[in-house]
Amino acid sequence: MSTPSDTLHPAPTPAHLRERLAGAGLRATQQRLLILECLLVLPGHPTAEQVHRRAAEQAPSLSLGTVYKTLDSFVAAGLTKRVASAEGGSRRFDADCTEHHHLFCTNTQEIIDYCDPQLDKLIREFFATKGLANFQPHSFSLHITGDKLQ
Amino acid sequence: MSTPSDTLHPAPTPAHLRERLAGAGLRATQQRLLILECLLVLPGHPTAEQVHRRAAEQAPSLSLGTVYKTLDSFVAAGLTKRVASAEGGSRRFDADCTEHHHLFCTNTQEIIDYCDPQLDKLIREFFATKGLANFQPHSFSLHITGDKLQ
DNA sequence: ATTGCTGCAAAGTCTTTGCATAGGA
DNA sequence: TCCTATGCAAAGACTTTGCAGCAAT
Repeated sequence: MSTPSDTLHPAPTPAHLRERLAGAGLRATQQRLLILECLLVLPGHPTAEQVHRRAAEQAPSLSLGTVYKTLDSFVAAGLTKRVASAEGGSRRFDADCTEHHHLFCTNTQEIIDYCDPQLDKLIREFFATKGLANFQPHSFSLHITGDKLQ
Repeated sequence: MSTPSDTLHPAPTPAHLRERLAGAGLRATQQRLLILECLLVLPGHPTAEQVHRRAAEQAPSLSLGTVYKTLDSFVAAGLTKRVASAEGGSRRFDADCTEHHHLFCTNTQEIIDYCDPQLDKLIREFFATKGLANFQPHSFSLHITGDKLQ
């Protein structure tokens, strides 16, 4: 299992943040640097509101509208993904754009990342062999619903 | 692949609808019978709005609020599921509560059902062997993103 | 100097709620 | 009859938009 999703992730360096924005072709504004940092640091796939709450600690003038616009531009640039969820509420974002799967905890509503190259291989091979009628698959994401233990 | 999702499904009989509601412990009101029928008949996992639009053809006085309340009670009773989607927009519903997977078409935004017992078996066996740290899985749903051909 | 981003506030979309009335068991 | 579901309309939650001023390249 990848990074645990109930603790803060290690803070990325400013240089790393700039690099990531540049790589996506986005201007490195103060707000974007901060928002990206919050997104990387916050556990459990945060909402725009949660990103704003945390970012506003350092930049109280940052508006929620800007957070929405910024997250949208991150998604458009492929820097961030939106997380699929059957529950209502706000949309949630994921700074990890590598292909991975999600564990949905029925009790806590957490969405936990799950990486497993072996599983990826199994799925890709299954569809390579079997194929899909009239459909060209690009990516696979397994949603595993259940309960976190302990 | 299961029932195609771009054409109407065959209409269920009134008796079948009553039975389904009774099985879920829900009163068989005119509105519920109609809403359930629309849900079963409409392709591609409709929104509350779409269910209302279709149902209102037969019962113009049916309100959108009632459709929302009814769909919520269907979900609570296990008669219907909400569909997970990373796209924004309205929540979408699925009358098929058996375990199955979804194809997400990037172009048309359609969500197409995909059933494959062989795939189910493959996934279940993978996790039976491998296990998940601190997590008890209940169900698996594979999200396949890609493009519908032709 | 340009170009695009930000902040603000207003508007928009989707969903929920409260309550009086109607309808099913 | 009793109790829940419905319809209506208002409120609520979440998100988007327009525009003037500002910051990054």
